[in-house]
Amino acid sequence: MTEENVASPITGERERRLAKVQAIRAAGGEPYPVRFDRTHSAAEISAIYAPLESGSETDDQVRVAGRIMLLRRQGKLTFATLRDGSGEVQLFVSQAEMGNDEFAAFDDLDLGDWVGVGGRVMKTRKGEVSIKANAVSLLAKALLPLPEKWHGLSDVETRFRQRYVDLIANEEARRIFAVRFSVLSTLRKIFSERGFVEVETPVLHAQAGGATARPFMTHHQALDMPLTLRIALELHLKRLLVGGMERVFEIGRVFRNEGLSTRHNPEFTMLEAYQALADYTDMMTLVEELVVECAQAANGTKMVTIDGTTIDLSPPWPRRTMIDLIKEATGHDVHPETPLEKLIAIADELEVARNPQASAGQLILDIYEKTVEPNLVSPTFVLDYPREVSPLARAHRDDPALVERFEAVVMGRELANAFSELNDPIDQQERFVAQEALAAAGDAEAHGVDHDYVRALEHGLPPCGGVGVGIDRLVMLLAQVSSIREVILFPHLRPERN
RNA sequence: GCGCCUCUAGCUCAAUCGGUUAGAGCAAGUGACUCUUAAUCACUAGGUUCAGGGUUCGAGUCCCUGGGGGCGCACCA
Repeated sequence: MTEENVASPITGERERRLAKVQAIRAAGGEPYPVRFDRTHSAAEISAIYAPLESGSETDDQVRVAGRIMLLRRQGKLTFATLRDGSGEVQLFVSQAEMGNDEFAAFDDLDLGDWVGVGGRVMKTRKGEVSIKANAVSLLAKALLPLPEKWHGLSDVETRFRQRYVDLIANEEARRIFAVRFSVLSTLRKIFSERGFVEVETPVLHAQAGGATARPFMTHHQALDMPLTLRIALELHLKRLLVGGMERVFEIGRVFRNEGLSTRHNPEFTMLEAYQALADYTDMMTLVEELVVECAQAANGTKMVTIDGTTIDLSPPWPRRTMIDLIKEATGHDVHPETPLEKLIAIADELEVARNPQASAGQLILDIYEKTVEPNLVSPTFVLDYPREVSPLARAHRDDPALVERFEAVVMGRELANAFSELNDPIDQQERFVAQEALAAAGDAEAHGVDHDYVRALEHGLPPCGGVGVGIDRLVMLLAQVSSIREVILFPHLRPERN
C-alpha cells in the first residue's frame, strides 16, 4: 500500500503526528526505541497498592509501559490512562514533579502512543491508584487516531478488517479472545491429565478425507501435483493408534470450500481425540466433562446465555437415539430399512428438502435435521446414525443398519461428533467404495478410497472411540456470542477495494 | 449463489415529503485550568455523503449498475 493510500482519509491528523516524529528525530530523539524494562504491569500496581490510603504517596519507584488511552489535561497537571496487556493504571503527571522540559515533552504525546513511565506510586484524593510520573519516554509513536473513546468501534466491517483497532477499542473483543484462550488451554490441560498425547499431522493432503466436505485445492510446484487442504484430522490420527499411540489429540485448522455464514468460516479449528479400547459412550462422558470444565474455566459457571436463552451445561446430558427423536417430533417410525418410497413420502409430508437420489439413511438424516435438531436447545446427545451417512463409524452392536455415532447438540447446533471407530479394514474398504460411487455420481463432498488408510487398518486398529469438536462453535457457546466471526481473530472477508 | 437491509467527517451518529450553505458529540488545533475519571469552558478547522450513471429546476434522500458489510436461505461444522 502506498503512503498516499494510507494518508488520504485522515491526512491532517496523520501529518501532524508524522511531523512530531520528524521533530523528535531532528532533536536527536528516537520515536521507536528498542526495548524498555518495566518493574510492574498495570494490574500488579492496582492490586498491590489497592490498600493505600487516599491522598497518600509512597517512595516506591516503579516502571510501567503501555498505550495512552485517555488524557485529562488541566494546565500544569495531566491525568492519563495507561493501558498494557494486564489492564489500566492512571498516570499523575505534574509539571512540578516532571520539570518544565519533560512536562512539555509529555504534553506532545498523543492518544494511542506507547510510552514507558517511571514514577512513584500514589493514590489520589479520590482514591485511584496512580503513578506520579518523573520520567516518561515515547516507546512507539502512533500515527493514526484511536476510535471514539465512549462508543468504541462499532462498524462491523472495520472491526473485523482492522481487528487490531477492535482489540484496542472494545473490551468485548478482548473478553472473547480471553475466553478462546481459556478454552484452548483448558482442553490441553484436560487431555494432558488423561494421558493423551498432542500431535500434529499434515495439513496438505493428496486426498481429502475424514469428513464429507468440498476441499480447497492447491498445487505443489516441485512435485507438480495437486494437493488439497485438509477437511478433517481423523484419518491421520487413527493411523497413529495403529502405530500404538493409544490416546492422541490434535487441535488444528481445517479448511472447507463452502459458503460463509454466522456459523461458517472457510478455515476453522477442530479438536479431534482418539482413545484406544474405548467406544462412543466413553466419548459422551468425555464431551460432557470437556464442555463443563471449559465453561467453568472461562466463565466460572455452568450456565450460558445466548440471545436471551439460558442453558445449563451440567451433566449428564440426555442420550436419545435419532430414531426415537424423530418419532417423538413427527410421530413417524423411520429406519434405514424402511422402504425408500415411504421415507420419501414422510420427507415430503414434512416439507423436508431432499436430494432426488438420497438414500434411506440420507433421508432420515434430512428429516432429523429439519424436524428435531433446531429444537434441541439444552445439551443433548443424539445417538445412532444411519450407516450410509457415516462411512468411518463402526456398525452398531445391536443393529447393523446403524452406526455407533453421536452428535452433541446445544442450541440447535452441533457441538461435537463422535463414533465408535470403524476398525474392520474390509468393511472400511466397502464403505469407501460406496462413497466413491457417490463421488462418481457427482457428489463433490464424498470420500474417495484412501488405500493407505485401509492398509493401516489391515495392521490392526485397536477398538477405539473418537470425537471431534468444533472449537469455534464451542467458543461461541462459552463466549455467548452468535457469530463465528466474533471468535475468529481475522475472519475471512472479501478483499477490500478502493 | 439467491432475497432483504445497509454504507454520511478519523470514530459514534443527525439531516422532516426531494429543497437553499450536509449538522452534532468524541478525537484534532488554539486558549484557560495542579485531584481528573467520557474532566470542564471558549473559539477554530475538518466532507468525492462507497463508486459510476440516470431522473429532476434541485439528489445524502428517488431509479439503475457495480463494490463492501450485515441478516436470512441454500451448502455445511
